Amino acid sequence: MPELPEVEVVRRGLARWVAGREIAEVEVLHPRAVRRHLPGAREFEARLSGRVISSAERRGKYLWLPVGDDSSMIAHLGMSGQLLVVPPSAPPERHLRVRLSFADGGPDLRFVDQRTFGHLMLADLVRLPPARTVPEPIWHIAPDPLEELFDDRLFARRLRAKRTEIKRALLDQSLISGVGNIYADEALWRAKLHGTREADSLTGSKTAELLAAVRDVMNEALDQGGTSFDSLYVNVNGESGYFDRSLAVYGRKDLPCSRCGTAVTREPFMNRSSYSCPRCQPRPRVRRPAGRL
DNA sequence: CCTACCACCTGTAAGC
DNA sequence: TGCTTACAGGTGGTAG
Repeated sequence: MPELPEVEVVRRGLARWVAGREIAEVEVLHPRAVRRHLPGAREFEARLSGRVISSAERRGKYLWLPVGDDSSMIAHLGMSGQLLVVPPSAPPERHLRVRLSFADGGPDLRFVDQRTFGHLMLADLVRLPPARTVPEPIWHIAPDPLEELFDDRLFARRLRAKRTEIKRALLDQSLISGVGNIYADEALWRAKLHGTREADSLTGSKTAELLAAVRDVMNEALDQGGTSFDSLYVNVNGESGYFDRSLAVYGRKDLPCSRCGTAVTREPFMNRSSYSCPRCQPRPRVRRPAGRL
């Protein structure tokens, strides 16, 4: 579901509404929500109670709330997860999985997740060079393109070393984080690249153009409060963003490309879809078989 | 080592 | 109306 812009919208809400508050009580209502927290649900509840949330952090699609010492609560929204700030008196949501109440008696923080692909867990922070502290379970996630320390040249080098298609590479969270199916398609359209183009066939300048397109589309989406097609993708107050109105190709099968008017096509991709303009983003010639010089 | 693919879930919409 | 199928914003584990 939510990609970097939607997750960042949630992070901002958490920074505003829960940072600085002391957790009173934690209730895990569905075991799958904390399945990656190996010590178990009861330990998760006990260890968070009484802790003070100091801030709200994000890398790519991962969020975390540092709580005292060197640990933090990690949250990943998966395909349908929501973190909502609601009054304690509000009736339980249909897919409420975890509820955190606060010592100040103010609004709860609730983790609601229809498909249960999302999860929460507690983990220790590790210091990674150069100068970024992230929770240990997500050390393998690459910096995201809106982070200060994202290394454009390193990204270009690693991207062009890959023996795979460009869209697969964009979705590889250990290469560049935060990009999902929507923004991959939108960035490829902006850069006039077909997703099946081999990553190692891109020139340095085309790589830079693609990275700029990723940043542009994400920043524009952020300005609109993110993308939501339905009530599944919302900020902490349950409100949807408006970027779906600005999408050029994603979800626009048979509608005209806003650049050339050609009908957008949809192709199956990994049990999902890829959308592109057949004229602006011509499918590359089939590549020579690998190996053999 | 690297890349490709599927399982993990619930809900909605479309097709018959 | 009801049944079946396709599809939905992600990713960890594992087969090759």
